[in-house]
Amino acid sequence: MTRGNSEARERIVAGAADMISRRGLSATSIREMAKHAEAPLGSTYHYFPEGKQQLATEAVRYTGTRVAQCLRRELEAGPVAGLHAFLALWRKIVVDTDFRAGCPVLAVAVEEPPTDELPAALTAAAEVFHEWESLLAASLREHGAETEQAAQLATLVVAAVEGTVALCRAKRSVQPLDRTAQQLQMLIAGAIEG
Amino acid sequence: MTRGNSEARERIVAGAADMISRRGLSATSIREMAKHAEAPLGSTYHYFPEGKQQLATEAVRYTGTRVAQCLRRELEAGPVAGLHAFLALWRKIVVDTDFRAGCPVLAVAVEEPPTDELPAALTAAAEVFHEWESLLAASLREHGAETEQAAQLATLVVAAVEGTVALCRAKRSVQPLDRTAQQLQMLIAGAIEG
DNA sequence: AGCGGATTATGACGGTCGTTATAGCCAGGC
DNA sequence: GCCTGGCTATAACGACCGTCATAATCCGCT
Repeated sequence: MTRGNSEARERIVAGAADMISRRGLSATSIREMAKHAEAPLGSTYHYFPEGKQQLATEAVRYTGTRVAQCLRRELEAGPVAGLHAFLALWRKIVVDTDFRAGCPVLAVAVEEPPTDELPAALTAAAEVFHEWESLLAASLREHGAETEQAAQLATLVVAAVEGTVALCRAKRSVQPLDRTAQQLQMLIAGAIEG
Repeated sequence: MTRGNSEARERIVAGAADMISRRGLSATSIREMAKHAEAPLGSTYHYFPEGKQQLATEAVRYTGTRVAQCLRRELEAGPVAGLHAFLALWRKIVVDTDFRAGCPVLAVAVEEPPTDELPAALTAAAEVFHEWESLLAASLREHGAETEQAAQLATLVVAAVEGTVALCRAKRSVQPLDRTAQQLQMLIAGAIEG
């Protein structure tokens, strides 16, 4: 893996994640990413010699890691607290951007792969989703949920929140997130007692 | 609203919905849509004089209506049957296309609107999501669910299924849909008795 | 001071984009 | 016959795309 160590590099990745979460992958050009990070175009190909594909992959992983860190931290107080943090995280993004931004991982996941082979960014998206689910499932098991039940609930939470963010963007309202939050909260609470 | 009545017109709309569900809106060009529908490029601007925006809007509404019809039909046998049909519908699309296609409504919903005004296609997406939720919620109420509970569950179902389809595409597996299906099924079944 | 590798500046390559204009086709009604 | 109006063919417009090559610049080290 080609890795420079400038701090401009991380600025580019973070900016790319932000732009992808707003416009989608193919609607975001490398020139715009560079400009958004106040970096010259040549720098992007210096830090990311494999081009747009590499940049997208790292943007997905960047977001994945940051969300996972937040999740890991908050899950120490239990699954309900973790769920609340997960919901609050996306709620803040949606509200702060006036319903313009969503999740870059989802954005990458919904673009068709070329016929021959699957792009690295898509694989990275799958790994990020898996990581988030694993964190939730582990916490659920630790609090008394059965293994299969924990896995199903974790998948439901990640999928529901991702989908709800998209609903909020379309409707330009946070009502879907509030409704989903209520239902998921009751579900999780019920799963760690019975 | 400008409306011709050729049958080639509908072919273009259906093809556009399919392509958008695979690649996303901005990655799908009008030239490709025309070619995919075996129609000349000039025809698209003849039938859809407002250009890509109009074509996207009609593609969203086309999918929305077709799914709503299926949902309405199956919901006559109750919310559980409706949920099953909804899940089966998306499962078939994902599997039949080898995880290449998803939901065009979601695809449109996750693209940033321009700063000044919001595009018609995004508004159409919001209306489609609302219609699907309304159908589910009405059926739940008819089978004994409280009004607020029905609305929350309907939102959760639509959001969870949309999100799960994206998860399936990333992971190239239907396991997420199977897990989500199990959880939603139990939830719905429980909500129409107690 | 001077060297060397990391970073940037600049410009170009072929290609595709959305959109428009214009001229041609070809059915059906007078 | 001919004309009208829906449809198509063809070409072009300026703009942007991902990517690459090359030369200039910077900066820490000896």
